[in-house]
Amino acid sequence: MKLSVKSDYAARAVLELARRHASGKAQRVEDLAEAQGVPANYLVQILIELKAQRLVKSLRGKEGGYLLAKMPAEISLGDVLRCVHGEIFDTAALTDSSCPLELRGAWEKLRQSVNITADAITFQDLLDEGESKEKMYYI
Amino acid sequence: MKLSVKSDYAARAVLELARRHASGKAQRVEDLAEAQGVPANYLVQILIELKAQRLVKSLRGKEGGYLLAKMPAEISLGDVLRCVHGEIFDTAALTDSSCPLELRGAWEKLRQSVNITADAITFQDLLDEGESKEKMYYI
DNA sequence: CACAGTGTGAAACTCTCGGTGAAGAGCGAC
DNA sequence: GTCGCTCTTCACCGAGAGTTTCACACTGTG
Repeated sequence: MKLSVKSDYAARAVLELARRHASGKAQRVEDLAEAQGVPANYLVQILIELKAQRLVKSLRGKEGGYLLAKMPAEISLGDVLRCVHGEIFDTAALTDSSCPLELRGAWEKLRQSVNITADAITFQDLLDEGESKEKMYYI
Repeated sequence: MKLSVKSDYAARAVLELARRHASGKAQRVEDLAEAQGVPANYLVQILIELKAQRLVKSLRGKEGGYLLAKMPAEISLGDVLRCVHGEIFDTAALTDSSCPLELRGAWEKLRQSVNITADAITFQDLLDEGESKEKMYYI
């Protein structure tokens, strides 16, 4: 059960946008990509998906780029993950009639567990955590 | 984030062994495969991995086959999942230094969440659940 | 119009997963 | 011993998904 790098990239991009959210300015794909070490051309595709789900918005032309469409506190990790794939936790077994019912129930429990955990983490949380870690560094 | 069919197959096989555990007899790969709708040649590879981790044991020759190495109550879904892959929840991000610390923390939380949930489900639980569902059917 | 940016689709590339096949090795029956 | 049954091991293959890159169209600004 492995998380795709795409998911990771998406989360990094949103986190970077959250960090720069206060500036109010649109951020260029190129800059976001460089800041997070993500291939720019790939990031574009991810951002388009994020935009389709209204997690971010974009501006064209000069001074164009990407912005968060909501406050960091209103975007959860679950939102981002569900955006790049459909369900966060996916398995053929859940729709496979040859899979025993009780086992399907178990997969369902795992799914719920992941969903609940991912939905509980907002990007505001991550921002706060990042800042407190920064402080720790100076102690 | 998708659960491999291999994991599903492994869980089905162990569940089937658990169901027949009371008989005390070794179960042939062929029978297990047919009972759970799994390609026999593929199931062999999975069983060998399960054996390497001492979740099942095997007997050769006539009357040979596979048996659980422990009681169903002593085998958790987490044990089986960790057996076929290494960690249940895996991602390159966790060892990628270019991934922000706070984000890695978030992935770690997801991992823990999955581990805890999977470890809490034993195959005895699944057996019990299966039986109670059977009863329900006759009401 | 020219420029700086996003939007979109497709090609190429890698890699893992799911599955197959066959030869080898232990065990029991005759 | 030898034969049949079963697990054991290994090599391999095809398909599909995930990742990346590229080229080009589109859109707003000055």
